[in-house]
Amino acid sequence: MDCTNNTNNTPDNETIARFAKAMGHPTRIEILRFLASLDSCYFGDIHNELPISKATVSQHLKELKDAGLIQGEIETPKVKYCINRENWEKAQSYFVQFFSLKHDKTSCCK
Amino acid sequence: MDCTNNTNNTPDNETIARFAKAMGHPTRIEILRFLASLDSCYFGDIHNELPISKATVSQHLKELKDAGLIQGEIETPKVKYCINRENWEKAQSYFVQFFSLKHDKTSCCK
DNA sequence: AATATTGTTTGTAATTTTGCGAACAACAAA
DNA sequence: TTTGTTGTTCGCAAAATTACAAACAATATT
Repeated sequence: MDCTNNTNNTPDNETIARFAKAMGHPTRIEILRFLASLDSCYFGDIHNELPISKATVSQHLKELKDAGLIQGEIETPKVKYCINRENWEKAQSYFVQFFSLKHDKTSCCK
Repeated sequence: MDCTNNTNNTPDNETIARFAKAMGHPTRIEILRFLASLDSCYFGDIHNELPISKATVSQHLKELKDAGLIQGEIETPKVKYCINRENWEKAQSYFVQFFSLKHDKTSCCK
């Protein structure tokens, strides 16, 4: 699925929720951190970093790819993964904007 | 559960994933936006904004509360909800820091 | 005491997520 | 052609998520 359906900078709830959901698992956060720290990033490199089966790694990568946060490219016989920079920066701006909603008010509860 | 277990500004994967997971549903994003825009925020006000049953609203509020993003206070016979400012700002800084991991590299994939 | 108001909790059902082993696909090398 | 390497997909099971109606709890009001 494509997460680039918002061209302005006021994403709808579904858009930001989709990014957040993809980030809602420790293993996927770990994968994103790892990819953000590397230039080379084959599937095997990612799998080596994690204590889980390759099937599960592949599944997490698929979810991150579907959410648009990463992309994959076949380099036979390997598969090279990396951050999807364009969507990464979109997600970044969406989260920044979202959290800045609460910036100069006092909490209504004690 | 308490999401304030990280006092420094380098949250572990579980901490950021827990915040992200709580934000991983459109209805919960809507609730957070609504709470961030209001001073008064009783359960009924939130329920009125949403086309879902009160049981489901209550459940989403519980998840947001467990994640630490909101807090509730009983004002008999109502319940007042609001953003948990302290954790909101923690989450904000965690996400900002996380996304800034990728800031001056080119994508490794074409 | 009976009623009404405000939300939470319980019970239930359908769907999704998570994880793994095994099978599979694509290709290179022996 | 067989073998090895790299990952994906399939099939399965367990657990978690989502949503709702109904029951419940706590407190006012009549």
